[in-house]
Amino acid sequence: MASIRDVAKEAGVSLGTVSNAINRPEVLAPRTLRKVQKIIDEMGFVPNASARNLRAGRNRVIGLVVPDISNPFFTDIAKGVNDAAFAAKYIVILCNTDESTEKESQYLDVLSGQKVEGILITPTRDTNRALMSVAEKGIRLALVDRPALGLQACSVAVNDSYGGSMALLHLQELGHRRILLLTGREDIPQVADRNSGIREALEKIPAIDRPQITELRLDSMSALSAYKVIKEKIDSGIDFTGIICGNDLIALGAIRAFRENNILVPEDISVVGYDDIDFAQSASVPLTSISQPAYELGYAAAELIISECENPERHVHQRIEFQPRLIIRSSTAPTKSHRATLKIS
Amino acid sequence: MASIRDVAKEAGVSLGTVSNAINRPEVLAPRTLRKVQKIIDEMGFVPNASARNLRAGRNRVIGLVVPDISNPFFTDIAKGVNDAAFAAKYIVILCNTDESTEKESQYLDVLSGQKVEGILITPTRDTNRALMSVAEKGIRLALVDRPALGLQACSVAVNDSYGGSMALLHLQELGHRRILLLTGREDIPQVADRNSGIREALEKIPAIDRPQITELRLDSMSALSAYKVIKEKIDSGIDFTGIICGNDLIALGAIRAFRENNILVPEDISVVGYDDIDFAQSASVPLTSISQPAYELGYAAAELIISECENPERHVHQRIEFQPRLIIRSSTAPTKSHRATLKIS
DNA sequence: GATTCTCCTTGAACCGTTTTAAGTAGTTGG
DNA sequence: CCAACTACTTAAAACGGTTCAAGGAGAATC
Repeated sequence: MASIRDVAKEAGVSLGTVSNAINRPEVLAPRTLRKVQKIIDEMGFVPNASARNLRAGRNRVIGLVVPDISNPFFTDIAKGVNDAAFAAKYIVILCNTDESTEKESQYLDVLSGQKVEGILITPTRDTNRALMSVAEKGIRLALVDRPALGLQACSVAVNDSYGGSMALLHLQELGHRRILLLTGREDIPQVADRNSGIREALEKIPAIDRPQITELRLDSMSALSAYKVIKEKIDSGIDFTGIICGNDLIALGAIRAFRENNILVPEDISVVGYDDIDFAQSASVPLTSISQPAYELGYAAAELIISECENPERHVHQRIEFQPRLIIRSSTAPTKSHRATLKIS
Repeated sequence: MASIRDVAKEAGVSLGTVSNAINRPEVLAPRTLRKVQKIIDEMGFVPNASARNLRAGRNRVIGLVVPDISNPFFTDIAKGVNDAAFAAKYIVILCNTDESTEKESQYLDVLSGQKVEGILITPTRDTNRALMSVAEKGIRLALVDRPALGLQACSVAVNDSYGGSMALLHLQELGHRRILLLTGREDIPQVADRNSGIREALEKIPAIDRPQITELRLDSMSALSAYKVIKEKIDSGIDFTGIICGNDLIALGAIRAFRENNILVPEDISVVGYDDIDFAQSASVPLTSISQPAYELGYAAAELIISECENPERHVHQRIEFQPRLIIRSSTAPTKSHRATLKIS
């Protein structure tokens, strides 16, 4: 493959001139410039990015580390990141950790070896030694869907605590008094935050109207795993009228289980999802869900880190917080007793 | 940031020794090795990939170019590619083209500038000049979900023509005689292949049992766009009993439209999807669909290109073809008249 | 004690760029 | 005709590694 030297020889100029033709065309005499560019085109010369990066210390590459790219929520984030990067002529290295801290650490090492200019990450746990050490090494970092807990970094997040409370209040207002919380492992930061939002909201409700909460943790936040758990739950007897799910996939799995047992959603049981993935509205029981602007989250995070890369000295770390929104569709409804009450009043 | 020279100085050895500690630990005296490794750990030294690549002429990076990462089918492919790459210590640059040939070309240019070792691509159209020129430059290429039409490249594909015919025959056997084909633009290769598979299958059916096919093209192969089109179709009068959809998203959008108009699936209308995305089984009307092994497709493609990178001289281009499978769930059923016939016989 | 081996370690060249100081024409003014 | 500019172009020094020929220190052999 042709190098800058080959081009220089062919064009009868020095290699510095070829470099100028590529990077600072304005300093060259127009004739020289044309001559060199002609040769470059003829030879199909493309500068070697490794050499360029080595010298320049920059490479216009950012890394994106997410726990589960199969989840449409993260897919949308990835899309936002990609679009923002593309617009700024950056490139994205995608790293999928499968919610494994170990894989996360390995990827972080690889990325720091690649000397990426910045890393966007949705950490699987709040504390990851590898993440700390990356930060210490001075690699620019931005947290996606997480605040930058103690890290010198930008962050783009959604108010999870508020999202949790909205879900709870929605069901509470519909008259639900026994609610199942169907989430993932508590060490997933988002799960913890939503739960604490729910607890805080509970406190504020007068004791007489305060719902009882049962919590159920899934190993994997997938439709299938929710489906299985709900099936069991149905066998052992249902003692709730509403469910708040950790994400929409869980909600959809649960609804499927109910349906197969002729339990009607929302007539018998109300279901609230989380994320408002694209599919939520296309589902046959359109999901009530807490909407998170995933694409915007990714886009904003990428813009932040890119602006930091372009202007390191002027940059100040920022924290962008989006607000979640409650999207009411058909998977939630007043309880039977509540409907009766409404009629009377 | 620490360089190999800093480590060498700190450890009191030459820089060649540090390099050996990293790449060929077996040549070092155990004591020296331990000493150097200790310093490496202490300083958190990570070799600069650019420098390493520059020297080695390799960088263990592959590019993945897909039309729409939001589609779970491609998400699964991406996951397969990522996993295979991770296992082989490669890194993946993700490029999402939004089905735009122009973006595809731009990304291909960027990737060739990055001197990636190989590119995995699901081309949006069959002919793309940029793709040709990448191939001419000698960059290793593998086609995903497409045969390598005329290109010197490996390919991993699913038999689309067979998939199309399976969908048709399934509905035909259930007694459907008026079938709607709800697909994307004909210049999408997969769409064209499935359609031709359907036409071939039609030919083989005795004229008396041969269904009539109506074709409808969507601009975007999304749930929303299918939903809208079906809504219109319902207003203007339905003249079919079964639908074959270009993908599962389309199928789900269509089902939603039917449902809102109290048209029952599968009692009134049977719907066949395509791809068998994860969600198909969790949907409230579990989808009959043509299953494609997306993850395996991606994994196999990545393995092919990586093996070519590792062993360029020994490599021979391969074409791997997976067979699609018909997954029968609840969205298809015999037509009413067919049910009657069955009872009689 | 000199010679030969063996086992490690070192120094230097090199990968393909960018960058900057220095150099060389060609032009203008005196 | 020379000096002083101007306008380009060039040579050489990085950047941070890998690799390999050559060097050096001990141990083993004679």
